[in-house]
Amino acid sequence: MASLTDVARHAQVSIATVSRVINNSDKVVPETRDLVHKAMAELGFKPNRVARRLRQKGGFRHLLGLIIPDIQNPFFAEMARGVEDVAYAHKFAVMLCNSDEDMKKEEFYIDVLQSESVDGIILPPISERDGVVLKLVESGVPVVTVDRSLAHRSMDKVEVDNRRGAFEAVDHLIKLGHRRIGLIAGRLNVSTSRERRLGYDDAMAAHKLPVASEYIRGGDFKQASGRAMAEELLDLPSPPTALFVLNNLMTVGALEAIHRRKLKIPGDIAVIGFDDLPWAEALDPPLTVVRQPAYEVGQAATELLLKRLEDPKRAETHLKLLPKLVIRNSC
Amino acid sequence: MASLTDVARHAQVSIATVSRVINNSDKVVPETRDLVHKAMAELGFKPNRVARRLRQKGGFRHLLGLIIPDIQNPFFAEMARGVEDVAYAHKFAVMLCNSDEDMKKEEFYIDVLQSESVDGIILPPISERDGVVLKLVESGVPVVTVDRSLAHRSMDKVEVDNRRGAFEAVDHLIKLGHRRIGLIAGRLNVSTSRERRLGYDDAMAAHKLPVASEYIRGGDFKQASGRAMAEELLDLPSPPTALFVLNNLMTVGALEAIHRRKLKIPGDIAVIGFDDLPWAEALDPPLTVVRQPAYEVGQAATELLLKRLEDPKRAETHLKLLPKLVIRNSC
DNA sequence: TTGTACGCGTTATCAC
DNA sequence: GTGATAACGCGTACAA
Repeated sequence: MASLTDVARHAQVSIATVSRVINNSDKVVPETRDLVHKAMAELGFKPNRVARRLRQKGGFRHLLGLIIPDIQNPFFAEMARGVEDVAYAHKFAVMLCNSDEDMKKEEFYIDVLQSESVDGIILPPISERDGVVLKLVESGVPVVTVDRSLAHRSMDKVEVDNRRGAFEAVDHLIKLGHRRIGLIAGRLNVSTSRERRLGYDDAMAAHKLPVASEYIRGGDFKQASGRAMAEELLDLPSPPTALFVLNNLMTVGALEAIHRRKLKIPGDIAVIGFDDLPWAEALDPPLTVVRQPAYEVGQAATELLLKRLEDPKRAETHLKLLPKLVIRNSC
Repeated sequence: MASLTDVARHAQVSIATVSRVINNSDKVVPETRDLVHKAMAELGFKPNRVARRLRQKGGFRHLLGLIIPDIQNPFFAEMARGVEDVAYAHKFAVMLCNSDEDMKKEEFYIDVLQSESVDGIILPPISERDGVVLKLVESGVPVVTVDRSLAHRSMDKVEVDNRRGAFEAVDHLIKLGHRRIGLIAGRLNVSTSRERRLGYDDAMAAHKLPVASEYIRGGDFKQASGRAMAEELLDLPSPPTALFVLNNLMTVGALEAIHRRKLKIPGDIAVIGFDDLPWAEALDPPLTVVRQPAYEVGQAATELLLKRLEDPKRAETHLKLLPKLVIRNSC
């Protein structure tokens, strides 16, 4: 791999000049400039990003970090695409890591990203009071939280109006005549889960309906727990007539439980899931969902981060995107 | 951020000693060792991976590159998890990139990974004669191809026995009595697509059935094309009684087309898809698929790459994992 | 066992 | 406009 020195020698100029050409400094006369370009082409020179990051003080390192809990979750996958596309458009690379909802892994990757001197990090904290993330923010690294947010700490963030999304879903179910509405929630120490839960309560209260705790179950955002919780609910002496499931993977699990019992949707049990799915239309019946603009969340977060890098002093931005109730045939 | 020098000063030793402690060289007496550890803890020292990679010639940089066509494709997402888990277990970080089946993007990311001096790269080439990947391999960077492979170039690779998987699926359909079997293929310049197509031909030949080209359509691995191709096939004067779709996303598209026409599965049309889906059980009817061991592919590839780093001279390994026909109720 | 000094490929700060 | 040269943080041959 040819280095700056090689190019300089080959072009009969100093390494400083070559460096200037790379960073298109204007302080270089067109002729030498072309000379250097020619040399670079002939040697197949590629600037070494590692050496560059090591030396560079100001300026961009053109590297972003993204830590998501689960790459296999379509919501996060879509969000990651949003991040990646914006980053790519600005010639930034992104290091994508999987925390697996595990603080140890999250800490490992945060360490890695910091010591890779990324320009900034985008992540959904594992919990509302995620100490690892808090420490990261305090350390001065530009951070944008996405989807979930941190309690008691203000920073750039992009969220979805979870409370409203949940309200609309439950409101819709109630208007359809449902009174016993099962709720399969996620971990309550995560902001999204807590807010969606509030939306459920709001809707029940708006219709002066009591919230029965036996209809509320807490899962862990994964498929297996959705299935288990759905089974618990369906086993109740007076089972719910509708299910509202607070994320996509758990919805899939709930669907499995329902099919296994040969229950008809929506006849025997109505279902609304939080998060849209690329294959929601391919389900029978097509699934009614609260659609989150996942791609846009990723895009917005990246744009926010890029702006923050551009101007570290700029005011904090809190974005709250709107979810949308997409009514199909499962309720 | 504290550096080696800071730690050395704080612990009253030389930077060489600190470096030895970090790399747990045995040539350091326990007392100084503890001294250094204490200093590191007090200063919150984290070794700088960038400087480390720049300096290190032999040895590992503990960074792998992974380029996949589409992170939103569950197959690649699962594979990525396999890669990530093995890497994490060995304390390697992974730079995950999306090529989007686009050679320009692939080239950009290969450049990035190379100039990040990753230890090695795992990727499915965009086509069988992917010049960018070929050049990468020639340059000496350890590469393992996964899923798809490169023509005319031998290297470490992990594949799935696509031909056999396709054979079993079509054989199954034929034994069920189907004669007009529609095939929705992917790009034919991709090894997997070509091999699956061969498996189709094999099965037809084994049963002395003619292959009618009107039943064969070429898509691009994406949902929209699966839907479009399915519609073309269903519009035929004598439409197929069964559909074999050569990847997951296209299968979803085909399902949409079928539902839109209110056709019954498997009564009106039987369906088998290549690639399992996490929600195949949640479909109605549950989808029969050729399941690829995606996670294991990722694992195996990473282990192969790690071994290659360990011993650059070792013989090339070609792994071919077995797919499995998972019969559910769509045929 | 420990310390000194050099170099990895680049950017930045000087001179000229 | 261009060229030396000193960093950046670390690993390591070599000296002590």
